[in-house]
Amino acid sequence: MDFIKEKLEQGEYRLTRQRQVILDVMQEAEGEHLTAEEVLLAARRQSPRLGIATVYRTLERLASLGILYKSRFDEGKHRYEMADASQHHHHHIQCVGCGRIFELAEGLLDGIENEVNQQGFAVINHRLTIYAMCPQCKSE
Amino acid sequence: MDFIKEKLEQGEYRLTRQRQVILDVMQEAEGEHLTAEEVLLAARRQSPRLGIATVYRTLERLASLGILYKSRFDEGKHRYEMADASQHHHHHIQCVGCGRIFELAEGLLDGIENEVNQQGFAVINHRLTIYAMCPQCKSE
DNA sequence: TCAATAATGATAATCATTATCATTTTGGTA
DNA sequence: TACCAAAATGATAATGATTATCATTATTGA
Ligand SMILES: [Mn+2]
Ligand SMILES: [Mn+2]
Ligand SMILES: [Zn+2]
Ligand SMILES: [Zn+2]
Repeated sequence: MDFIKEKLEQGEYRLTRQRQVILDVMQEAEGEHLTAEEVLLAARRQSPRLGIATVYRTLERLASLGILYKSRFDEGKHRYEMADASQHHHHHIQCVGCGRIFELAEGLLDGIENEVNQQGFAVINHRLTIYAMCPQCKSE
Repeated sequence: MDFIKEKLEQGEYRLTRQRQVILDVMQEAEGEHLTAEEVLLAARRQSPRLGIATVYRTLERLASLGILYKSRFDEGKHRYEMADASQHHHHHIQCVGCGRIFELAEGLLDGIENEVNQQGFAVINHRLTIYAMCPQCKSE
């Protein structure tokens, strides 16, 4: 939590009330992947005058600082979650039955990454989403 | 080429002039990944009155028949290419330098897929994009 | 305290895609 | 061959997420 404040202060980035509220929302949404609209809804309980533009600006900024992790599934919008300090990037399984999103451990793609580097590329990042039926949906 | 006509005819799907032109464009764009707008531009050389709505409808239809393969990179729009009959799905490397898109062999993810199935899921599909510097951009 | 700068929020603009609907084309049928 | 119903087309409006604009407000440091 405090590494966040550090990052914020390093980056000449003021921790305003609005930003604090948005951060709180994100931290309380453990395990969820929220859209900007969903963040707005939740944040307005603390800060009713909050505008959607500020939410977009803040989420974008926090993501570029590595504090949030931004993903997009097969919808027209982005989703955000707290970035665990340890994992550079991680991947998801989206259930095609119930739509729920599950986490996938990091490092699964190291082999592939190596192979691609061998071919002369320099891998910088990658994004993987697996579409599956989750155990529960499977058994129905 | 002819498996396309089969599929089209099976699916009570008329091969109109517009659709033929769009297919031609896609087949001539070997190795490219085109947006709807780009398809429209090219197709209008053969069929100047072609409308964008028809392009969207046709691309969508052909993709759902498995004739085209639809992807989205870190842009706000989709890109289409002919689906090679053999490969169910394939993956891409996008160069963060020049933006070019390279193909990645299929089957790389079979290991991961098995692992996820082991955990009780039933994997249906997956999407992977690797971001890297391509050999040329790397050497500059 | 004051001026410079940053942040906010309302709202307009953007842009890809989808929906609507009147018109045209097609394929079968009498 | 003439006609009808269904399918397809194209112009255009609508949608929805995101970004840009800009006047107002808040914060900072001298
Ligand atoms: Mn996640
Ligand atoms: Mn491809
Ligand atoms: Zn499920
Ligand atoms: Zn390159």
